[in-house]
Amino acid sequence: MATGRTHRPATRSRGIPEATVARLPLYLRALTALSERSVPTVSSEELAAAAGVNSAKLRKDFSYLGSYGTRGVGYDVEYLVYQISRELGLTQDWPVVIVGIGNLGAALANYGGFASRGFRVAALIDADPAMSGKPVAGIPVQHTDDLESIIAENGVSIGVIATPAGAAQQVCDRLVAAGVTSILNFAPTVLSVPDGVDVRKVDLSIELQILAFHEQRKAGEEAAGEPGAVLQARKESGKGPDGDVPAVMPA
Amino acid sequence: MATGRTHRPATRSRGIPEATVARLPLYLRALTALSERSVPTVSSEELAAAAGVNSAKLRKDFSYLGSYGTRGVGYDVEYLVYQISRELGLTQDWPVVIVGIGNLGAALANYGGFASRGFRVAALIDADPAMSGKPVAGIPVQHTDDLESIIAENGVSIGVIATPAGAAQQVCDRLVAAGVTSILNFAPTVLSVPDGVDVRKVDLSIELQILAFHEQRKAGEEAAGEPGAVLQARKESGKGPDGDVPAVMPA
DNA sequence: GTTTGTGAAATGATTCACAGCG
DNA sequence: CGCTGTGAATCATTTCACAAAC
Repeated sequence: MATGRTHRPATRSRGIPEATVARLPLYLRALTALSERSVPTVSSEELAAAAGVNSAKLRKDFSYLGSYGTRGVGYDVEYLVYQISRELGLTQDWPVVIVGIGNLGAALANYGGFASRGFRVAALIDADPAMSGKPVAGIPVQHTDDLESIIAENGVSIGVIATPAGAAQQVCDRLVAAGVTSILNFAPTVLSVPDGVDVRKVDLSIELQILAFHEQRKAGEEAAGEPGAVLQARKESGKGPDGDVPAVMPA
Repeated sequence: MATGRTHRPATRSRGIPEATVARLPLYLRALTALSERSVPTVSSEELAAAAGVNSAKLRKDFSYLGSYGTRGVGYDVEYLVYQISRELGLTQDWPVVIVGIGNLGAALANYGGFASRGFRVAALIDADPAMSGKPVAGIPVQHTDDLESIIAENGVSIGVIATPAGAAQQVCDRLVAAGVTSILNFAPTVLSVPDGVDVRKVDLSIELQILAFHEQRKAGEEAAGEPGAVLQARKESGKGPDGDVPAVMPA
């Protein structure tokens, strides 16, 4: 270990903080909704409320992209939609494969939001021969044997793993070997990947466990806690919900 | 806004950092695997590798829980499993309701990892009368009309929302009014909740968009980038994958 | 008057590096 | 010795607060 020391003065073209990147999709969603209602401009305050963050954070986030607002007025909705889309790379569309067409994989394939912005389900892959050819969400399932050629033929660089935990690492290795460089992992396992491959994970039981932790604390405080008041009022946060941070990782 | 100022000297019993809380489930999973293989002890180095973090971080994380290791030896696997489970509130079991039994809701209901540790699907709720009574994952779906009584009768404090975006806020409001104080939201919307309620969100399209951002950067660097070398080697990180941070928020 | 854009301060998280314990 | 536990240093993110732009 300790390969890359504190070095790396390079590769810093226009470093947008990871935390900011993770919020851009949120802004984009709020802006898209405004756009559909033909709202021409928004203030940082309004948009922040719609996205569930605070306005100072939003302005700072946008400042990394450039100066796209007008003082005294706000931001042009359409223009911002375009700028953020471009920044996120959504002006092109990304072919995606889903591997593991069980309950979850099928649900993902059917998920509308997939196609909505910049993503296209290029193929569904499953190891069960009985599934082969069966259409799910209108797309015929293909067999794992053909994984490499499917990736190659469709120019896929993003893969979604929805297999059981036991198969995930193996599938991941094959995806990476075939040229996939971004993986969204729904299997409850830690994937190891070579440098240059990004992995993000979505894990139901982890989320529930984090909620349970807080839930337990609430129960504890209710009983013990400060003698006097308190009952709600946890942490600050001006109003709406807030925060959120990424989980990427260059591996 | 600006209600809770910088005040709040109280309520700080034993503040475990949020980032640490988010990693405890990861450690727990790795430890459980070791436990099943009857491994008696692990070093921070080994466990860190299994959990995909670095060992300094892991030791620091554990230091917030107490001194559960033995210098020169490592950590007792069983003991740590117990301590972390207790810390996360998994020694009791949490009844959970899932609202919205479409493709995704059904997939969640069928998800094994649910029951595995501390969670129990107490009820499935859907607005479609045609679904009522139909069993999913062996549990009969109940109608939204009965939401309040279902929550009350089962003492549910954790709710999972898997409805379409349009229905999510309304469902959320009813859950909260009925006594739910932790929500896991799969609908692509920002939920607003009163103080004291935690919301975590899982959003497929946000994750994909973040991946697309990085994917685009890779493509860009390949073409432009530094004149000389570079091709892989992004960011540092000693070896394995790393990082990850939470998204809770007391609201 | 309003609202952006941003330095500077404050807070939080990670990493270093090593003393101290078994 | 080996490995934990932890202060101190570094790095990242958020928040403040206000000058500049409209």
